[in-house]
Amino acid sequence: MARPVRTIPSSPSVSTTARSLGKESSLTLERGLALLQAVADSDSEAPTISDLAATIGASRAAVYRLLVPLQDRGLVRREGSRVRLGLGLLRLAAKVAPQLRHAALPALRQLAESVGATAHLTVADGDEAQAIAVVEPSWTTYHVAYRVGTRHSLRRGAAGKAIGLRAAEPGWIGTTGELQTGAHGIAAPVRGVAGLRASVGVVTMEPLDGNIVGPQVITAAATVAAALR
Amino acid sequence: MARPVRTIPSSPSVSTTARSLGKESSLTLERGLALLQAVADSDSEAPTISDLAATIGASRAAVYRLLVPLQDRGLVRREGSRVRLGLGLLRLAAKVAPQLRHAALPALRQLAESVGATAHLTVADGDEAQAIAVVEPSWTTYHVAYRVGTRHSLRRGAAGKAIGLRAAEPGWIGTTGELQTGAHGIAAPVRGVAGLRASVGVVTMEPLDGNIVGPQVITAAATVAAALR
DNA sequence: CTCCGAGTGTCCGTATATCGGACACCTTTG
DNA sequence: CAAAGGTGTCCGATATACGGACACTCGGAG
Repeated sequence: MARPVRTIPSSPSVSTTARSLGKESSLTLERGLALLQAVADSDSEAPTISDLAATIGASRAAVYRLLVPLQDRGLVRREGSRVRLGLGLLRLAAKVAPQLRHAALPALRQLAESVGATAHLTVADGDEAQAIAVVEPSWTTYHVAYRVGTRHSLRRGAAGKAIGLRAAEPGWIGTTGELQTGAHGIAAPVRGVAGLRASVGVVTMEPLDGNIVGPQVITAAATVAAALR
Repeated sequence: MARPVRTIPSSPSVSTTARSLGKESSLTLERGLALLQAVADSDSEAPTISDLAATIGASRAAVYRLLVPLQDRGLVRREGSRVRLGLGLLRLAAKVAPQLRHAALPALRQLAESVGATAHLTVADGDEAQAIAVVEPSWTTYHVAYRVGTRHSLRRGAAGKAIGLRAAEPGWIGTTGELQTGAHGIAAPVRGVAGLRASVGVVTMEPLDGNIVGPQVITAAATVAAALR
């Protein structure tokens, strides 16, 4: 099996300056991203270059250097002597939903097939909910068709209400006819993924037994959460 | 006044390695962002680390180093041996709209006051339009109230239709009652800002004379475009 | 069973890209 | 008009990032 001889680095590497970081990383990129974050975090106020230098703890000269690539890619924009977020971020963010889709599909497929109902992943955007991924069961005669991209209030429908569920409350919620007369929904929040307010659920044309389907939906939500961890 | 003596850099700087880039910049950050972009650009497929190294033209070791900060900030996420966009991007993108607002407000204020009508900036998100900034005139007895965050189809209303106007077509478009019975709108596209599909317009309760208001709206749209340049 | 190719992850010495202090300048404010 | 606070740029020193080389794993193909 080839033992890990490894040539023995003898001493824990004291080559030049004692490699402070255990994990090898990139300081410059780290600072660049800190800079971007600093610009984002300054809502309402007005972040000047000197401000930013102070915030990320680097020299002004460094900020100038770092701004160039950020500006070139439109992640940041200079407005006089102030720095603002740029539209490049929108372009990038637009591509995250499709990739999120891919990650969630397996769990949704599994849920759709086992319940025999259309399954969906819905994320919060502001105070609205948007369907990001939808999977229809393959073996049913009839099922509900549900379009990706659909939006509705966070306060309506199982998908929307589930997103608002606190940790103390039950793990799933069911509604009937809130978004569409005759439609029944059960959904559970996707928990434990930083920066994501979302839910996983199913929609049917006939009433669902929450005691059966509820746990399945919760499991699917947990699986999606794990995939995004 | 201190004349620009400048100490004369004598030769165009040939210190060590002929400073290839005229502008001082940050190669590492540039690569890091190229990496992020590369991840974003790989829709549907599956970008592996070696792929990414090839795409951005760097060694695999470099990609490993660069991934650390990107991953720490949630801009990127590792899925087995594949790399996907992370949810941190959504958090960042959420902060761009407010900052966009600030940039557009002066032009909208000017437009609202001069026309005496509620002015708005509307951006496209997918195939829907969303109101990002709204300014109501200060001197009118009545005016239309319009809520920031409102969404509607890109195919309806002056604000939506204007976004789709091609360069060959007229610079503004007017509609009546498409979003709200009794409401009249005139809007013009914001042109020449990369990554932004948006329009600027006004809404009133009485018919508007396009020959008068049209040019004003076009001017406002151009001003907004310039502010975002 | 073994070879091969294509992956990942990590180490190291080297050289290069980044660092930050210092400078020149410009506007605003007391 | 001096002081304060800003921007933008230069430079030599050195910390930082570079990429080749290594150790390893996995999955066919021969």
